[in-house]
Formats: sequence, C-alpha cells, structure tokens
Amino acid sequence: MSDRSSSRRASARGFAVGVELVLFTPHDGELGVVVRSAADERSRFKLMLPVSTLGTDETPDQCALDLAKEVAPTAPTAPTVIEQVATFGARPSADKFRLTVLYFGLLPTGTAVRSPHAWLDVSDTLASLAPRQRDDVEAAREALRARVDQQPIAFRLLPPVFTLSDLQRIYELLLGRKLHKASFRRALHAASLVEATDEWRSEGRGRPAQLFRYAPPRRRRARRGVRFDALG
Amino acid sequence: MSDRSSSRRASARGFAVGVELVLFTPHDGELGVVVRSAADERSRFKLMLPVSTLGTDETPDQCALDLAKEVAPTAPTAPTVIEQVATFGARPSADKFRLTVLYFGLLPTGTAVRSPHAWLDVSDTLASLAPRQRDDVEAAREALRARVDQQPIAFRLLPPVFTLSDLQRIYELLLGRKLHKASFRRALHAASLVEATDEWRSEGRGRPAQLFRYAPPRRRRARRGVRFDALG
DNA sequence: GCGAATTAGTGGCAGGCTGTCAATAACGTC
DNA sequence: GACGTTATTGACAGCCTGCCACTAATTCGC
Repeated sequence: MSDRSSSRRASARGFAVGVELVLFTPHDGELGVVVRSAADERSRFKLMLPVSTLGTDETPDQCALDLAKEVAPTAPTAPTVIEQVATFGARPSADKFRLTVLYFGLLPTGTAVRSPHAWLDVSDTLASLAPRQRDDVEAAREALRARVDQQPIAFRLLPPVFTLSDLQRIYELLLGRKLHKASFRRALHAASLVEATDEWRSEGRGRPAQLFRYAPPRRRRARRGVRFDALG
Repeated sequence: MSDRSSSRRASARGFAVGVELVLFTPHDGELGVVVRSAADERSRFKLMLPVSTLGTDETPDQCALDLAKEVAPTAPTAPTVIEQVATFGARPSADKFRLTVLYFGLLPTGTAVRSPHAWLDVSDTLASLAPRQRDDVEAAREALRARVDQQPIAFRLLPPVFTLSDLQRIYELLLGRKLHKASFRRALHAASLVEATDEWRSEGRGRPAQLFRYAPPRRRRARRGVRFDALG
C-alpha cells in the first residue's frame, strides 16, 4: 500500500510545535546573538535562545516574527529579515511530541532588546548554550551565509546611508572572513548596487568617507556558468 | 513579559504534521516529478504529490526518507538526496491544526516508482496539481537549484561512470538552462571533480565519448570575493 | 566504399573579473 | 607642518568566461 497519508498510525494528541529564533546583529566588530538566561536554574547551561510555542491560530512565520518583535520591540519590523532554517523533530532527550522550527533573523546595529534578553558575541555565546542550541546557532549562521550572496541582506543591517567601509565590515562579519578593499568596491560598483550621495562623514581620524545609498538592481545580469569550485 | 514558551496559549490537541515530497529525476530530457492520482475523486485536480503523516516515533527527515522508499522501493537509498525545503503552517483552506514539512529528493535516471505513483514531466505536472502543491513544486525546484552549486548532487543522478555530455545534460536539467560545452568542461577539469577512465562508450551515432568517474575534491580552493551579481 | 550527418573533444581569442600593490587624498594629532 | 590614519583610485598581471572554429570518431544512406 502506498497511501500513507490515510492509513498511517495517528497520534492521539498531536505535536507541540516550538519556534526557536537566532537573532544576529553587528556588535562591537563581532557578530552578536540574542540570548537570555536559562529559565531552569538547575541547568548546566546558563543561556538559551528565545523560543515560543506555536499557537493554532498562527503560522510558524508569523510566530517567529512576533517573537522577534517581543524580543526587540523597537526594531523596525519591515526591514528585518526573518527566514526559516530547518525543522527538527523528536530530538534526543526531548519530548517525543515536540517539533522545533528554527529561524534566523537580522537586526540593525544598536537595536535594543528587552530584558532578560541581551546581545552577546557569537563566540562567547556558544560555550554557554546547550549543545543542541549550539548546533542551532551554527545552522542558522550557515543559512545566513548561504543567503548573503542571494539577497541584499547586508544592506538591511545598515542605516539608509552608509560608508563603503561600513558595508564591507558587515559583509566580513556575515561571511566570517576578510575581504580585499579594492576588489570589494570594484565588484560593488560593477553591480550598480550603491549610488553615491554628495555627503561625506568624518569618523574621527583619517579621511572622511563618502556616504552611499542602496540602489536596488534594475535587471540582473545574465547568469554565468556553473561554479564547481564551491563544491565539496 | 517575554517568556512566551511557558505562558502561551496551549492547544488542547496539538498539530498534525504532514510530510510532502517532491521527487525529481531526469526523464526523457526533461525534469520529471513523482505524482499520483488524486485520492479525492471529486477534486478538480487530477494529480497530487506523495504525502505522509508524521508519526510520533519518527523524525520528519526519517519520515520523508521512508516515504521516498515506499514510492521508489528499488532506488538505492544511500545515494538518494533528500533535503528539507520549508515548513508551512495553517495554510488557507487547510486544517488549522496541520503543519506541512516539504522535502525534495533526487533519484537516478530510470528509477521505477510503485503504482499509483508515476513519473511526469514537471511542465505537464504543474497544470494538474492544486495551486498549493504547484507552489510546492516550484519551491522545491528553487531549493534544488540553490544546492546544485553547493553540493555535488548532479553526480548522484548518474551511474558511477558517465560521459561528460551526460553530466552536462544533468546540470542543464537541474538549472533549467543551456550551458556552453567548452566552458563547462574547462571549469569541470579545473576543479578536478572528475577523473577519466580509459573506457569509451559509443552511444549509437557520433563519436564515442570517454567515460569519467566522480572524484571528490581534495581541498576546496580559496574562497573568492563577494558575488554581487547574483543579488536582486 | 564514401560522403553526409552526428556527437565528442580541444585550442584560441577577446573581454571581464580578481587579487594585489601602489599612489594619492583628506582628515586628526602632536 | 610632519605624521599616522583612513578613504579612494589607478594600474597590472593572471585567471576565468563566453564564444567560435576546428579536428576526431562514429553511424547512416547510398
């Protein structure tokens, strides 16, 4: 028989669905994550990720968005990026009837979060999380990196006008590696992704930097061949 | 208050979780999808995707894998690629208590599927599916394309030895566009992804083609700069 | 047999993109 | 005004890409 949908064993009570959120932001030149102190005092792990339980009157996406709003009420919702990473079920040592939908989100620099939540550097965070949530943070970071090349999410972490050095720093944070300045700018201009304003900002020391604005690409260029070098 | 996990309204019965599968294969020079006739005779739509209901003793991943095995019992399971696309909840006109986890999978050319399932060209399939499942197929195809550059999934659709023309055809199917022969081969060899055997295969007409074997990349090359041209 | 048609495989070229170095510009500090 | 710092730009070599043209090895039709 091949119709599993009707004949399968049905659970008497169904699943509880949890939504877990990994919120990133640029934070002191590092990548920051929202964490809160663990609810359970006896836990060996001090921190945990923001979670919510899915109600029957909302979608997982909406639930994640609400959770983000609750954590960071002052953040502009529209520009915030929230995307699904994966759905896990029946994890070891967890309730058999529990499913977890993992999301990541991005917030602009300096966004305030409501207590007991706080920003913490990713690297500091990992050690204080339960192993499962540590994996979640890593998975979220991977998903984030995978989308950096596909969507202009870096611009959403910046104010409407910004310097190219700012932008490059964001990219370096998101990708976790240094980029070459000249190459970065050349590629950026070639893609017509930014347009210059006639304002300049002096950051203290050094030459003032010109301010730029994000310019949505008019038409995407012809797609190129296959990139085998990203495999493995 | 910010602890939603404990105070949130809890459902009395919890969610039913469905797993939906979009299985692709190369099929007559087109991309094929597994469909079955719709269970509901009164439905306006003739076809539907394979679905299963998640039991409380299995993970969604395992459930999807089992479903794939049921649809295509003879397929080698190990090389089959199955990956999560997304999780949808509370879709319009659906049960409020139902969550759907969507997967895509790949099967090698010529894999047989068990009745009432059948292979059908993607383009033919779309018109006969309910709009929601049509969207699912498109989402699965998008997810598939996003992974082609990241993982060597194209090789899993081919036998251990294959011709470069075979490989190129697979890539063209997966990506949905033509590739230039010379460029394709140049990039392929540069990445050392294949190694030549000393066998040749005559396909009927035309010059025989040399057979190649997949060679897992030893070390990935240094990552390059940001690709802004894929944005938008 | 022999040429046409067909498919495979290669070499080369122009142009684009990248990594890198170096030069210049415009500020604050002392 | 010299110096350190940051921004911006130009130049160059090398790699990669799209594209074209050519050669190679079969089958097919006659």
